[in-house]
Amino acid sequence: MTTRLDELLKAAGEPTRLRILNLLRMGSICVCDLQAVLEIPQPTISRHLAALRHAGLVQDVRNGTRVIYSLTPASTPQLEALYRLLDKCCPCDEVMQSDLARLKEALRLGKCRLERNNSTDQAARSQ
Amino acid sequence: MTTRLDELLKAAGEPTRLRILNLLRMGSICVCDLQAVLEIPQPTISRHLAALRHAGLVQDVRNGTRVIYSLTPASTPQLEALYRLLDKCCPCDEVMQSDLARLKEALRLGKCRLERNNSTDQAARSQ
DNA sequence: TTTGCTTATTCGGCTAGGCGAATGGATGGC
DNA sequence: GCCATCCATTCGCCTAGCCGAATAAGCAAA
Repeated sequence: MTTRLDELLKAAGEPTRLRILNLLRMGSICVCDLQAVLEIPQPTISRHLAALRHAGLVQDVRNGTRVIYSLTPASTPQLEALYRLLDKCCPCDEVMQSDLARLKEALRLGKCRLERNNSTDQAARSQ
Repeated sequence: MTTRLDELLKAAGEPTRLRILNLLRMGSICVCDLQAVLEIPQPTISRHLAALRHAGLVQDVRNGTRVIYSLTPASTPQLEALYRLLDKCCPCDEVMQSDLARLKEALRLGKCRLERNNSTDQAARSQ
């Protein structure tokens, strides 16, 4: 875990990891659901999640056989600023928007489960 | 030049490039002055400036034998958000603060020259 | 044109980081 | 115990990226 700005930006400065962060802005999601939405091999997802965790951007909780990931609460100015950047920039990205669309469709079909996280999501931040 | 978020963050996610961006928040600075303040070899500075320029983060103007670099105006949501992140995070970084101290000392001694840039500096953004 | 100052690029070597495939490990149901 | 599911890690390979040293290129003054 680090709070250094360059490490944070480097961790976030990768396409797949940005897509993961974008999805986690909606709430807590387990690895297999991330895999289903992103349509990317599971080891790749796990590797990127490990990188994000190492940078202090995400945290995980075990729930039975699943591991649920979520954005870490914005406990530092760096994290808070980065989340605000994501709030502003993610809606501009077509790939991320289609990821969100697939996530919502999967939720609608009951194919995956999402737990809202009041401490890190965008809605809590903008009010 | 790109406006993709991951490219922006990757370009900014490097210690030396962050130090350069931090200095350029004060205004336009030429390469040799950056070199003097950062105490880093000139080819290294030029390489990182090229990376920042390729990412659309800085622009350059030739003035005689010198090339003056500055932050590009915040013309996109991505750039604007990144500049706000720097506004918030740079003051928390000890290395960047000591860079600023060395810059101010060099300015005081007349060892380098800085041209304020109203369109990209922090003062213009926070008012 | 020659000289000096400033900046950019190239080259070689090294490290970091990405991926696919396979494996290992943990958990829960039967 | 046995099996199925979910997740993490390792291995090998390849590419990208950083650096130091050297060189090239642009510009101005003499």
